[in-house]
Amino acid sequence: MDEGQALASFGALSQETRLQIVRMLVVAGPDGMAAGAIAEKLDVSPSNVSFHLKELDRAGLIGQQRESRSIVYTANFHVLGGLVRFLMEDCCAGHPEVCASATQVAACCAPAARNVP
Amino acid sequence: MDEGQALASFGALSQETRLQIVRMLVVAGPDGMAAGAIAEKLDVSPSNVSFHLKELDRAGLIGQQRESRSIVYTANFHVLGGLVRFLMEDCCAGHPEVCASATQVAACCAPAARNVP
DNA sequence: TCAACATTTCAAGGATTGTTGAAATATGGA
DNA sequence: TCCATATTTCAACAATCCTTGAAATGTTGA
Repeated sequence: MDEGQALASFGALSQETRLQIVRMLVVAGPDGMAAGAIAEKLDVSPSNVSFHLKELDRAGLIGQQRESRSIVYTANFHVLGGLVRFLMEDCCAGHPEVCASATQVAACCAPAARNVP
Repeated sequence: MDEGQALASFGALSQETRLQIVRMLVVAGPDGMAAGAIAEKLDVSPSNVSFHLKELDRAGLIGQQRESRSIVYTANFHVLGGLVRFLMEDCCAGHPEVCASATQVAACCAPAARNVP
């Protein structure tokens, strides 16, 4: 991820509704959620949620796919991971102590990274 | 870091000049940089850089300290690390593969996290 | 104290972003 | 085909953010 993409990602995540959408889609996983379901759960108008979904899509943070009448959105884990990486590389430059806590988080959800069976 | 703080951090980092300031300060380390030096290196007017520094300060991403005539700014590694952690916890929810790449980055700059002497 | 330096504050203006509701588009079933 | 559902698009307006340059603040040394 280059600086321009990071900038776009930060901009996309800097709005409350959009951050909530991303968090919901991350929890939803690969199945994703339909635009209407997102709007209902967040109590936001369909047109407003559509506006924010387009914004997140432009930043590459989510993807979309028509499924019958609905349009189902999913989090783009690859880009999300790239953003973590960008932030870590930037804040790690000579500052290992920052990464240490990140490593702890990683260890707790990525068993493959540790020797825990 | 709570959602509100993350929102503020993302907003602060979503502006080119501010992102560049943070990256410079991270590289500068604990010594930090004076406002004037930042302005000169980024070729931005003093008043403009001051505006952005205030914004970054409000988000807690940087700290400041008067040093004689200059005001020296430093990156807040604690908050930066908290942001990485926030992003990781969000995007790790059930998705270990994202954290795996982050772990690699961490390993390369945090020797303590691995068994490399 | 005065002058020079380093930085911030302020007001004004322009640019971008977010919200709203109405109308348009696309899909599936009766 | 017609209707209901799901979503997007559009225009208008409001709100926020960024930039600029001039003036104010704080600091140091002569």
